[in-house]
Amino acid sequence: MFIIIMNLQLDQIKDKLIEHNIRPSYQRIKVLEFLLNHDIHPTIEEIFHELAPDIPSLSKATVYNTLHALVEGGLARVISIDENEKRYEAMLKNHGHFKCENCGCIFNFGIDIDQLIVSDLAQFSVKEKSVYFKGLCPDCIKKQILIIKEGN
Amino acid sequence: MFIIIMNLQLDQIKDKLIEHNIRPSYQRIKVLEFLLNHDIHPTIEEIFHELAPDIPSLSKATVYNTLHALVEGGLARVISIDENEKRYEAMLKNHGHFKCENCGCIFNFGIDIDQLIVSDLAQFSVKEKSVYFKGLCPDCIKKQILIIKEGN
DNA sequence: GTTCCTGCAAAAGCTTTGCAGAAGA
DNA sequence: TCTTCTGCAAAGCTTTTGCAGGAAC
Repeated sequence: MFIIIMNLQLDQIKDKLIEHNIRPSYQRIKVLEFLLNHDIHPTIEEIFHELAPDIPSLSKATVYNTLHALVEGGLARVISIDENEKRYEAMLKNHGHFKCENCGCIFNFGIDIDQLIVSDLAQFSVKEKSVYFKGLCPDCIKKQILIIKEGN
Repeated sequence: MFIIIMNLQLDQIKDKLIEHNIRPSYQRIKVLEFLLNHDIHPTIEEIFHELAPDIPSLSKATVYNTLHALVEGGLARVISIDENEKRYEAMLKNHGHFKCENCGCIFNFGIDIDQLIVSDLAQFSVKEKSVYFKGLCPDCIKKQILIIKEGN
C-alpha cells in the first residue's frame, strides 16, 4: 500500500516534468521530489549528498544539469539571498526569503509581492520579483540575549 | 582650480573611509570613488579594468580585499540580483534593483523598503532588505517589438 | 533509430590564501 | 616602529564542458 502511494507521488512528479517539456529521467524525478517535499532551500551540494545514497551512480554534473533544466522549465527557482551560495526551491508564489545571519537558516515569509507596484518601472516589463531580508531569527535573538546576560 | 576640486573629492572620500575605520590607501580611495561616481553596479572585473590604467601595479586580489573591507565597513553593498555574478554599489537607501534579462543592465528604482513590514517576521530582527526585479527594460521592449514586426 | 541525458574527467572561472616587501599610523 | 595593506603566485572551490555509453521516445 505504501509503495503504491509512493509511486503515485512519483508519477505526479513525472507528469509535472512532462507538462514542462522536461524528459522525466529518474534523476530528475528524484531531484524535483526532493525540492517539493523538503522546504529547506538546499544547495546543489546538499541535494547531491541527499540523493547519492538512493542513486549510487549519481554525478554532480547531473544535479547541475537537472537544476538548470528545472529552472529553465519554470519548476524551480534560484535563491541568491546569500551572494556566496546558490540555493534552490520548487516554484512557489508570493513569499519572500529571510536569512538569519547567525545560524544561516533561510525562512519563507508571506508577502504579496504582486502588490509591489513601482511607479518608476511603468515603462518596464516586470517578470520576476524577489524580496530578500537578512537579520536574526527568533532563536538566535534569544541566544544572543543569553550571551549578553552571561557576559555581564 | 579643477585639481583642487578633485583633491577635495578625494579628501572627502578619504574621510569617509577613516570614519568607517578603513585605512585609506590610494587603492581603496580610488575604488570607493569609482563606486560613488558611477552608478553602474560594477563587477569586481569591471572595477579592476577601470582602475588598472590609473594604478598600473593594481592587483585583483586588492580589489577583492577592498570590496570586502567596504562591505564590512558599511560603505558598499553586494547586489546578488544575478546568481552568476556579484555586483557592488556604494551604500544608498530605499531603492530596489531591476535587471533586464535581455541587455543585462541593472537599474535602480525608488521603493520605500522600510515600509515593507511583514507580519510573519514579528519575532525576527530584520537588518537588511533587498528587492530584486527582473524583466525587460523599455529599450529592449521596443527592440523586441521591432523584431516581431520584422519577423512577420 | 534518434534524440537527449548521464557520468566521468578535465577544463575553466572565480575567490581566497600565504608571504615578502611597501605603505600608513 | 608597529601594524596593516598590496601584489604576486599558488591553491581551493564551484561550475561548465566534451565525450562515450545509456536511457527515453
